[in-house]
Parts: sequence; structure tokens; C-alpha cells
Amino acid sequence: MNSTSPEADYHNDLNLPQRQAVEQTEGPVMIIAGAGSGKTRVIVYRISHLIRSGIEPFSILALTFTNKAAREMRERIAELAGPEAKNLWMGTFHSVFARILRSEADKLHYPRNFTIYDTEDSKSLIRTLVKERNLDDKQYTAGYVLHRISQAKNNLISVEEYEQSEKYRSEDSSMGKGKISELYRSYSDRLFRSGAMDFDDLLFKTNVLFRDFPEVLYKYQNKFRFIMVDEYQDTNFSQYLIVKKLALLHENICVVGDDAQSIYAFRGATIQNILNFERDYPDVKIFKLEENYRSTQNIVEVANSIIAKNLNQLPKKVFSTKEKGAKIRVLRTYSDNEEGKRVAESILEDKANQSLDYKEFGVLYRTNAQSRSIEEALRRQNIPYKIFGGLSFYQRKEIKDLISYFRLTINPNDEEALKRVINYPARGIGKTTLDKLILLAGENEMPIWGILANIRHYMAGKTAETLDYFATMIKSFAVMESQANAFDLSMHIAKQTGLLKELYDDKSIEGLSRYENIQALLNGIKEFSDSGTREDKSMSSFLEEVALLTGDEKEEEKGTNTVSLMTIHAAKGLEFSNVYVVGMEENLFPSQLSLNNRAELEEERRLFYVALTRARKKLTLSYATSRYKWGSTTSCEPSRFLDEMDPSLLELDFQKAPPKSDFSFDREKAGWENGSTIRTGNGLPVLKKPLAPLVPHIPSADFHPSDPGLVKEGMEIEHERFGFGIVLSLEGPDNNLKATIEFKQLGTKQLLLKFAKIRITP
DNA sequence: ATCATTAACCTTTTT
DNA sequence: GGTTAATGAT
Repeated sequence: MNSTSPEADYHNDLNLPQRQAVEQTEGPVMIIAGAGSGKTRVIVYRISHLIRSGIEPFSILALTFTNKAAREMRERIAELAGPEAKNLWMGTFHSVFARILRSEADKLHYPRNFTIYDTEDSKSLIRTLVKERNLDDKQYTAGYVLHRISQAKNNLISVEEYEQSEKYRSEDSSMGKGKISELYRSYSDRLFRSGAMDFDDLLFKTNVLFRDFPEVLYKYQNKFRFIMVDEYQDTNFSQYLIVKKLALLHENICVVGDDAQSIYAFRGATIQNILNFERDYPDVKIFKLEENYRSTQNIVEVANSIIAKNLNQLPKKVFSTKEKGAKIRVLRTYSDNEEGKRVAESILEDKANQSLDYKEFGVLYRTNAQSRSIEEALRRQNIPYKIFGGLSFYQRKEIKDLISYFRLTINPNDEEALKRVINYPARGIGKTTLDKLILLAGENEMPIWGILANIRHYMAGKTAETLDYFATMIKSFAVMESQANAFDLSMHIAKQTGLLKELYDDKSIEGLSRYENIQALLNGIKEFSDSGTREDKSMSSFLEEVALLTGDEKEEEKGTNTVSLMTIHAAKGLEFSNVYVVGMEENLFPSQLSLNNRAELEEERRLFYVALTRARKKLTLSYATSRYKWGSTTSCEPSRFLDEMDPSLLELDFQKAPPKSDFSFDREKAGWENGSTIRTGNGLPVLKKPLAPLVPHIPSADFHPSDPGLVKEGMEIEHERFGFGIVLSLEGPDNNLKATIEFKQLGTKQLLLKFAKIRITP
């Protein structure tokens, strides 16, 4: 600990409102923090300040939205306030309350080592239930049913309340989905029977715990004398109530948020929580951080001009005192692949001109599917990149398979895990047998494992023998679990079950990578088991840690110098010197699904705001006029968001028609190429639908290409596929002439004569 | 019971 | 385009 006064080192680092927010440690505080206004810095200093003024770290609860944010803040606090920061209660809502639920599990009649179901497990369970009931799986898609149940849980509607709620029931039946309440009930029953909780349960059951066991609530109220919540605009009702209850005793509650960056309403987050805060705590002190330290003035202004279109927002004026900076560049390309190519070229250019590292670049997109074309372009130019998000390591099939064995070892009632591995690797337990087991379980009102563990009581013969062998194997793992560390056990399981051999024998390319992934998982477990700081090295402790990890947060290779590719959601809280926001097209961004109501469109706009404010210096937006989507090419219109930006801050860079070399004829494409354009407010053309479908050109019978060298301006020519036209101009070096040709059918195109199959017509 | 072929869905966004 | 669940053949 250093001897200077706690104030000394931060006074110079903070502006007035930041400092006030740091020093106001008592009572309810709300910090409205504009993008790039040093929000994290304030939280870090505030907690350090608390610790250095003698508050015990384990009486401070700090809730974040992602594991990454928690880890980074903890590290920064440790730098300022010393190693004691390790003892902070800091983590995501889900991880902190999962921990509390484990230690209080018996009160809710859950096993202490309950399993946490991820979204896939939940969906699979719902599919099973829908099938069991012979319901139409088109009407009751797993995704929708789960969404509905999740909505209910996030608003703390129990099964009973749901069944009795006029509102929910009529909403469901009006959509022809009247059985959802029934599904909600059996879903909850089955989770309970499996000793499992889904993500929403971690918050829901915490509320139940605090409601039904006042002494437990009191314990934690006392424990957490200071509470901080980051990204408060992204909390839902369930989270709101947990925080409210915990803070009731001391009322030392500080929430930090920015309504303009609320982008999780789709999963139940509500801005109401910010508004409620003033109502709940009339003596709240509110601090507004409005100076943006991250971005140039142009970037901040363009972001402001966007967010101003939203009706729902708290008044604030974010400003920057940095340089004016470059204008925002808007790229138009004719295809998604071309978009990737342009982005890649631009990165190389900027890297050289501004002498930047690759890690200063971020490419952001609305959906993960868009990463593909960007990825390919970067690879082609040998630009190192890293994709964040997407299929996380722990969601890969082979990883889930092995982990399912682990889960089953810890909690044999975990039915999703059981179904996954009971016949993988194949051991002769097929669908018929599994159905029989499920039936027996239902009849005897016990988990499947209850039958399996004593299978001889229920069955005889060959099948029973196979099942018994499987059950005995799992039991032997469970015995080993209590003695061995996570690594030894995992290795034993991987070998014993035959899973390792199964993957080793698969010599296909995918098989090889699956085997490597398993190796990577085992290595990860080895690190876990070897770690000096951890006291509990058991498998169950490993699973607890892993269950709530998403993305590749496992290991952030700090030293790597790569371009980052990620969704805008994943980019929240990050910044890059140069940012590319790609796919600025209607129906993609804003997403088609958001166009129906104002609230969702405003959420998309906030998402765009988040994207814009990630950039420090240079911002490039791009869109393609056609894009590969669902297996075929579709034409696209520029996003309305482009129209909403102040045109004086933009610099347009529009690519001309595609060169012939990678242009394959397609009726639709040819059609829109020719389509007339209308000018919109800031000069961005909006492409209209073709006036009439075009028929591919059929070359003249005697068609053979002429020597490119003979082509001159003003000549009439025939193109193999584009038909007849006139050469308007020629440019470029003699050996690589580029011709601008006006075709009768297709309008003006630029073609490289080297590649174009052109005949000079007499 | 298992493998191979076919159909269907997909693309929001995350703990 | 790609994966994954549902069908059909052996």
C-alpha cells in the first residue's frame, strides 16, 4: 500500500463530475455516463477509493454484464488498491448469484451441485416436451416457447401466476399457442427433476430465495455494505429487484449507465430501471459524465445526430474537445465480397499511412453471419484477424459431448447431458431403449437416472446389461470425482468412454479439428488443476467456472496483434482507433425484425450509436448493393441510418459497377444495375426495383472476341453477355485498359479489356 | 440399431 | 450457405 493520500493520485486524472461521483460513496448514486466518458475509470477509482478508505473488499458487491468487464476492472482495481482487490465480490449477475444459490441450494431443495443449462439444453428440453405432448412443433418452436418462458421469469411471473394471468393466457391463445403455460409448468418441473437451472432461473430463484427466506436476505444485506451496478440500462426487472432488496439496509447503492446504449431490451432489459431509480431513492445524487475522451468531434457529432432521432432518452449533451478529425467515410460496394475486399485494402492503407498496429482496427457487424466475407477478404490479404463471439468454444459439439460426461458425473439427474452421451460413442442404446427409459421414469415419477442406476429392477436381458454397464461406468466416475483432481478425472473419462479414441480415429479434416479441440479442453483443465491459487481443484468446481463462460473469454491473448471482428453487441465497452461498420443496409441494420415497432427500431438506432462511438479517430461505414443471403444473391438498399446522419460530416466513396471478371450474369443483378436511382437527403442513391426483367444476351452466331488493342473510344461493340453498346472512354496503361461502355440494355459499366469478351461490330 | 440421404431452418443480438 | 433434425434403407 502506498503512503500518499488516496486522493492524491486520482485528482489529476478526473474531471469534476467524475471526481464527485468517486467521492460520493455513501447513499444512492446514479451516474449517467455518455459514451467514452470514462465510465470504467470512475468505477475503478470509486471502488479503489472505498478500499483505501478502509472498507473491506468482501463487503463490496460490484455487478457487471460480462465476465470480461469484471475481470478487467478487478485487475485495474488491484493496480490501484493492492492485491486485496481479489476479495471483491465482482462478477456478472449470473455468476455472483449462481455462487450464492449454490451455498443456499438446500433451502430451495436443489442439490448444491445443480447444473446450469445453457440455451441449447433448454431448447432441447422444450423440443422433447413439445413432442411428448404431440403439439405442432411449427406452432411451438423451441426458440419461441423459451423466449416466452424467459420473458415470464424475467418479470418474476411464476408458473402459477402465469397460469392464472389473464394477460399471458389470452396473448398466447390469440396466437394459437394456448399450451405455453402448460409447457412452462412441465419445463420447470423437468428442470427441477434434473437438478438444473437455466440462465433466467439464476436470477428468478435468487428472488425466490430472498422473498421466502428473510434471514438469508438479511445476511447478504449485511454483507454487502456497498453495491455497484455497471451497465444499469441493461438490467431487467428480475435483476432490478435483487439489487433493490440487497441495498435496502445500507442504501449505499451506485448504478452506472447510459440510456443511449441500452441494447438488450430484447432480452428483457428495461430503461424503466433507470427511471425507477429516481423514484425509489428520492435523495439520489445524480452525476452526468458528458465529456467524451475517446473520439474526435466529428465522430461524437455524427453519433449525437443519430441518437437525437430517438424519442425515448434522457437529456444530455455529449461533447468532445479533441480535434475535429476526419469525416466519416461511407463506402458503397456492389457485393458483400467486394465490401470485404475494400475493408481489407483500407486497413492495409491506413496501417501504412497512420503507422497503426492491426489491433487498432475493429470491424463491426450486426449479425455473426456477416463475418464470413470479411474473414475471407482479410485472409486473402494476409491480414491477421480474430473473430470474437460466434460459436463459442464451449458450444462446439465435441466439447459439449465431453462436458456432458462431466456434468453427468457431478449430477446424474442432468437429463440433457444424459441424452447426449448415453449412446455416444455408440454403445447400442438406441431410440427405442431410451424411450422405454423415459416411459419408466415417467411412470415411477423419478429421474431417468433413478431407473438407470437400478436397471435390473426394471429390465432384464441384453439391453439391461448394456444399460447397467453404462450406469456402472458413470458411478465409477462419481467415485473418482471425490478423490481426483479435475484433470485426472477428465482424462480418465475421455479415455474410458471411448470418446477420445472415437475422435482420434476420425481422420477427416473436421475430425482432426474436433480432436484438437478436445485436446485444448483437456489442456485447459490441466491448467485449472495445476493453478497454484485455487484451492478446490475438483471437477465440480471446474464446471461451476465454465458453465457461465461464453465466447472465448477463457484466455485473452494480450500480446496478439490482430484486427478484431465482432458483432456490435460484443463490441460494447471496447474502442478502436479505426472502426469499420459493415453491412449498413435496410433489413440487415436495422434488422428486418425490428421494423415493426418504434421501440425496436429505436433499439437498433442505439445499437448504431454504440457502433459509431467505438471509434477514436476514423470511422468507415460500408454497404453493399447486393449480398449473398440464405444461399442466393439479394439486392439491398442502403440503411436508413445513413440518411439520418448529418451529410456535412460524411465523405462518400462509391464504387462503380463490378468489373467483368467476377461478374456472373444474373437476371436480378442486371435488373437493378439498370434501375433508376433517386437521390435522398444526403445524396445517397436509393436503388429502385428494375422496371422490367431483362433477358440474358445471346451472342451473335459469329461471335468471337476482337483484339483488345483495337478497341477505341466511340466504337460500337458487342459483349458476349452484356449485349450491344458504345465505348465512352478508355483509361489506364495500354496493357491494362479499362473501358467505360454504355450498354443498351444494362447501362454504363466499366470493364477491363484484358478480360472482357468484346467484339467490335462493323 | 445404424448409417446415409433428405428436408428444414436459419440470421439478430448474450448470460 | 451451412448445419442439424427427420426420414428411409440396410
